[in-house]
Amino acid sequence: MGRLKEFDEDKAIDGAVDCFWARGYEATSVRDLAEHMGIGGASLYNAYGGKRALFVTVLERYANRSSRERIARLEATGRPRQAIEAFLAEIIDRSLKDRARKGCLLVNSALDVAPHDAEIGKVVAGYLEEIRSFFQRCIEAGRDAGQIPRNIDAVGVSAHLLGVLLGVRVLARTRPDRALLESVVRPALDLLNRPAMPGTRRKIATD
Amino acid sequence: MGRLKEFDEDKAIDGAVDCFWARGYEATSVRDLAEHMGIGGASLYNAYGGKRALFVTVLERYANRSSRERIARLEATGRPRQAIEAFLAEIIDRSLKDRARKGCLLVNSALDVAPHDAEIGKVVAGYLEEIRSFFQRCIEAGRDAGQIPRNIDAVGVSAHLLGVLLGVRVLARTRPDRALLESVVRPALDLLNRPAMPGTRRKIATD
DNA sequence: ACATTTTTAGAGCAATCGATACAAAATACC
DNA sequence: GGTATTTTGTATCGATTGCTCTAAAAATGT
Repeated sequence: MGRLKEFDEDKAIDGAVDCFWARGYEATSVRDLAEHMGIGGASLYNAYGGKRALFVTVLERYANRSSRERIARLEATGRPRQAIEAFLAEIIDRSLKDRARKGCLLVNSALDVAPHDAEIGKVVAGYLEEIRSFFQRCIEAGRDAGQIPRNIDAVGVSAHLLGVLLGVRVLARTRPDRALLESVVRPALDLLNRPAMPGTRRKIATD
Repeated sequence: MGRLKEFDEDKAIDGAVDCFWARGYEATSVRDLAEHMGIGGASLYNAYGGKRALFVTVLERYANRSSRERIARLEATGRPRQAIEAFLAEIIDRSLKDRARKGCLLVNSALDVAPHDAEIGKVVAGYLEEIRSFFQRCIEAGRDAGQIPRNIDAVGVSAHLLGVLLGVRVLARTRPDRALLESVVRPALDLLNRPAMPGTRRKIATD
């Protein structure tokens, strides 16, 4: 029943992602959105409800296409420790290739809109938690595979890795320098290669 | 000479800090600013030039009152490793007490306005570099004092600490949970308490 | 007292904001 | 073909944006 949609919904949402990603939520106008989505303002409100509702849709599209895709792809390799390393390496590469300085839409949203909008805040927190639990699964699998020391705390270190990841994405916005970003990450990766016994005096093997 | 200013310049700038801090650059209107500064719109433009120029002034005030104050205070204690620990602990405490979820103005600006404004980007990058170099000085001083293992790379680990710090501030915006934030920080602090390279003969610090 | 300089309040500028009203156009079902 | 339903383009709503203009008010210098 009714007239058919004339625009490509996938391309429209991708256009909306580009808009919000490049300019941020507040700075993006409905007219900007409509233009980059290839539709009129009326169609935008008819199909997506409005700016805020569209933003939630955009967040999910972004999460599916970036972090969830990466998690699924790396986890499927069956090499847990290398998956963590590759995840962080890809983020650094993405940040350095990002000439427009758009950063990560989830991180941008976590600071820009999440604190002022409880619902969006929960959505963003959920996506970040997915990344942390990916790290946790990798650590646990790596322990079982003998790749990662048994005595490291999977929950705690996964939070550490998430924090380091977020730090990289923030720092890259003002200082996209490979040496700097790799320095941020390196100690976290070293942690996975050698035992950590905080507060315990331990002997070091001599060579 | 002409007519004297009738408003308190310090209170006015503090009001502007509160505005930009709570709402972000774009979402803060000149009328909001003027109201919270206790002045009229004309006085704002007369005294500070406009919204953007005022924001640069606000950034400097914020940096002086928060990170620079903290760096000076902790560095003056003469206990480098504890200074690093206290810095991160204070950030966690601040993040948890921050009911309004304002976060850190410098971090917010690094994502919100810095990528779209080269001058402000350099200003923000400079303030972040001040924090990193504080960490570096602490590490070097701690090494000399025997508090911190000699074989850790002061420049690299200072970047790691800055990254962890930024990660904490981002994560706290959507998930202000003490256990989570302390997990982010803990491995970085452990790094300062024990050797980083397996197979290297060295002493364990026991302070 | 007078001229000069600066600050102040208030009105108002063009532009843009998110959102909506309305009717023409396009489809499906009968 | 007729009717119902949805999408579309256009025009526009009131509100708000950053900013400026004007003129009165308040200070100093002579």
